[in-house]
Amino acid sequence: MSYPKQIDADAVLASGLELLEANPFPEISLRAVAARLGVKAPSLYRYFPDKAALERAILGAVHGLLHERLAEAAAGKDGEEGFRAITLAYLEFARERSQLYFFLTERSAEPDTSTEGKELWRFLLSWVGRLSGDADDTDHAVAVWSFLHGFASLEHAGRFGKSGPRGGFDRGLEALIESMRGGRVLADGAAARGAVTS
Amino acid sequence: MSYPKQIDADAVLASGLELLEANPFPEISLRAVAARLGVKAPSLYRYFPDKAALERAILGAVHGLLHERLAEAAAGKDGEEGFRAITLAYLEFARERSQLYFFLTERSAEPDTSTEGKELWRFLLSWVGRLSGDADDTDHAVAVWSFLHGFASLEHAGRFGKSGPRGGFDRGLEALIESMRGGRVLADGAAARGAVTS
DNA sequence: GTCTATAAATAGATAGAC
DNA sequence: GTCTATCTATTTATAGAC
Repeated sequence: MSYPKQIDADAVLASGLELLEANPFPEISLRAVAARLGVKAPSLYRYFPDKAALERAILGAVHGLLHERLAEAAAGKDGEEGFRAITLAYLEFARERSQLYFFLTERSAEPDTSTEGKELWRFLLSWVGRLSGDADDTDHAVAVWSFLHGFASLEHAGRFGKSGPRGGFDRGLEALIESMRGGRVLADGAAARGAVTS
Repeated sequence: MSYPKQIDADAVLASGLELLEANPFPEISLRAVAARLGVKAPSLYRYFPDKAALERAILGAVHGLLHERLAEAAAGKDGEEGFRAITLAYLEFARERSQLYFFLTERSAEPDTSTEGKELWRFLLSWVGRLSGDADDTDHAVAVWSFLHGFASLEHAGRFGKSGPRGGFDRGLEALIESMRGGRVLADGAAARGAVTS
């Protein structure tokens, strides 16, 4: 009786992602990942040294999936139209693949050093730059990201109550877009940046 | 040998909160809660029917602590000054008592039906109303809450990278305040007033 | 390369003694 | 009211057979 090769690292990673989506909580167990592949848990150690390593791989993969989704949504669109499409796609991703999405922030044992994460950040930064006119507008990118993630997170946790968020998403988005566009009009000077403090 | 009463429901709840704060993850175990009280795990079942019931109680208690903190921060202040103080206090609470805070969204098995949670929502709504002039401005309240929670959550997860969030918090806050003040009086110097994240 | 068997730890929950 | 003892279930991880 022999034991032919049945899996590889990619298959393990894919199985981990599937398991994550199928579960109500952003957690995986090696036993369940293995079972999904038709093998036993110890076999996984051939491909990932421990559970944390698999989780890191999942973290990077989810960043990649989200990035892909956002890029598709913005394809062929101009500045503001593309930006709005991105925010909508972000929210949709967090809703439709919530277990995957919230693994990014809720189960990350480490602060994420994946290249996919960095690429996603640069992607967001570039689209913010198209509206604000500042190619490295970290402040607005952080503000937008915080708003998007916060809304998705509170909605997912059922914190908006029975009446729901109503127009809260649009409200916040418009406020941020207006702030970004305002920066462009006043751009060139330090006007928009620290008018009163200077 | 007798077994005199050593604990009550309040003590169990308090122990749960302490354990939460002492732990790196928003989780508790009944064994650990009991150990902290100097009793054994089965004793807890006299006061809470199961673990989920204790978690619900903790959820309400954390809402109460956060509300208390925000109310203190706003005490004696007027509309905009009070609102800014509240946002700062919210962020500080999430930072200083992060295990408690993130239990609210990350570990909640249920969507929160606590009276403390409802009161906190009404509190936020009332302060938003003072700026926007609409006593029931759900949209702006949702937008503000999303932004605050999102920023705190991303920061906690270490997602802002090495360069940090810079002025992202102030940026988003100013954008939202400006939107709330809306058609009303021009926010003279509203931009860049609080160096909150520094 | 995968398997069985097992170690070592943790967890929630219950029965019945005291 | 708290205890000991136990049940059931879960987990990560390793050793060594095949």
